[in-house]
Amino acid sequence: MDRLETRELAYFVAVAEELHFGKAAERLGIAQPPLSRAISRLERRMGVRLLERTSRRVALTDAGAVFLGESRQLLDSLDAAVRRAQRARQPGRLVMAVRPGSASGLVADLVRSAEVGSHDVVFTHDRPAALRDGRADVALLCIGTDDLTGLRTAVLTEEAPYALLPRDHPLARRTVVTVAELAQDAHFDPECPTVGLDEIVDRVVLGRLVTVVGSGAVERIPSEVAAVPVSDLLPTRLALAWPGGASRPAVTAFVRSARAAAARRALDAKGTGAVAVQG
Amino acid sequence: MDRLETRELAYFVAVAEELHFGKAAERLGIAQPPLSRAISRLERRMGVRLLERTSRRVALTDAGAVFLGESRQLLDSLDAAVRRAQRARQPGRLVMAVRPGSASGLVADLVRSAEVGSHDVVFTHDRPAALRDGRADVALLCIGTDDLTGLRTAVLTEEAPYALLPRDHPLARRTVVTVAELAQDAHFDPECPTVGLDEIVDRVVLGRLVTVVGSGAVERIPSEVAAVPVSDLLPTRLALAWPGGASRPAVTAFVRSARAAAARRALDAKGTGAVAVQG
DNA sequence: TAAAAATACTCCATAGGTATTTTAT
DNA sequence: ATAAAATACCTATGGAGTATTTTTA
Repeated sequence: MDRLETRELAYFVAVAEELHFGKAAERLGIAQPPLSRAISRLERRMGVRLLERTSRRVALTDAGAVFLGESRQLLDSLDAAVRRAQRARQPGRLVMAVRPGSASGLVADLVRSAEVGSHDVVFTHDRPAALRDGRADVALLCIGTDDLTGLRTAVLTEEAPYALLPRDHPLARRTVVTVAELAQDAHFDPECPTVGLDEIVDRVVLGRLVTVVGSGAVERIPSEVAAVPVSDLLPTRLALAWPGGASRPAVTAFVRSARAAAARRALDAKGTGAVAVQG
Repeated sequence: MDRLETRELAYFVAVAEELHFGKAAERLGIAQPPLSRAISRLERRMGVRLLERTSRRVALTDAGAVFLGESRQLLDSLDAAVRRAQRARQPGRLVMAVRPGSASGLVADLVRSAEVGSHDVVFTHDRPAALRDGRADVALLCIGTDDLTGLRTAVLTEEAPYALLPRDHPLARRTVVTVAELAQDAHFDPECPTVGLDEIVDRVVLGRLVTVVGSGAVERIPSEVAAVPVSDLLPTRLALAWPGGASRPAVTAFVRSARAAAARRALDAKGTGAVAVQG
């Protein structure tokens, strides 16, 4: 079996999405017969039926559904690969993606810890996507909240989990709460939405959201919102993330200096803190 | 810029590895001139110089080094995608990769927790690779030791870190040790080697290795080896991992049942244990 | 000057187009 | 009866081969 070409993947994705050879061909800017042939050749070479088709209906098989997801990801990765190579012309310069409103102590420390001014910072809510599509080289994100697909991570620090509640919520005056108690509230969302902290605060104030954030965010919330420690959740781990695969030396170096900066912070803050040796 | 074809990636990888157009062409089974042309067309379309070449020397540019890593990964992912689609003909049946010698309580629980007998188990040391190359659908591995590139994970449980030392080691009779103390030993390796537990034990007994493992392994080591708690390391997190990208329903279901099984274990063992809501 | 990459040209394999047939509703 | 996929056949783009030139250590 010789190697599949990306063109074949794109053709398959188009058909799988349209579930109609004619429409798919139109979208691809080719005629229908060559598309039919391309798909059947693809199936023959893979040895798997991807689409169940009659003259009236086109449907994905189980194998086809799997291959659709894989193909989409591969095509995206291909674009990202090109963008990263293009950006690598300035080998030492990195782009770091951070969440707007998170430029508190840790981020500032990180940027300063590397050579000052040599790196760029891009602010975005979807930091994992920025890494995947090649817009950024490193990002600061939360293990457990963010989608780590295809990323490597190095844990920098841990944050205790705090529930955010409206001031007048029955649990707002507790010294500690459990997930089970929070789950009583219809607006409880254990996965903190990936929007800005300001928006999260707004939604909590309006009584439309109860969620959990790391201790780092607590000092940035207004008095209308109560932050109560959650007893039965693992601490959130804040990690530096970068795309999987072969890393540029500059990335490796940045990760190293970030770990050092985080360790220094931990010592400054608590005297002694547990530090990950390898993440 | 029209889309790059996998053939072009394969060509580039060959040249980047051989650093010699003639040798690369031979390896690819084509003549040298078409290879030269393919590479320059690739560079033209990407708008980046990947190889610095004179008639005497071929070298990777920074962009080329980045693109080499990306290309290798893409080609591997392509093979994996095909294998997964081929295996998806039996949609409900999953393959789980586990480390030999780890079929203790947790793994047994997991397999039993799903429908009995409906899943396969493959034993391998390099579990992440088994996921990436499509041999397995899910795997049980350690966050911090294993390479999580391209994988999604769900933390099932935590294990306290224990140093493995020869019985006659100066630190062997301590009740607790620190990383700094362990690092005094020339054979200390903070990243536990990815070989079988039996081999690790052998190397420790022979005085050629000092390393750290999770508490789960402690009950499986012989009396020649001392296991001492490490005070300043974060607990190892044992996680279920599966390939990133679109997951099959069977994978999602298995992850859910695995979490439930792990939570049950935690309750059985300690009465109450902290449980991750989302990983 | 010698080894190796780039050019010039030629050829053919195969992607793609047009016309038609088959099939299921 | 009709919409849509498959098949048959033809065309032409561009990938690959051979011969040659250019380049640099």
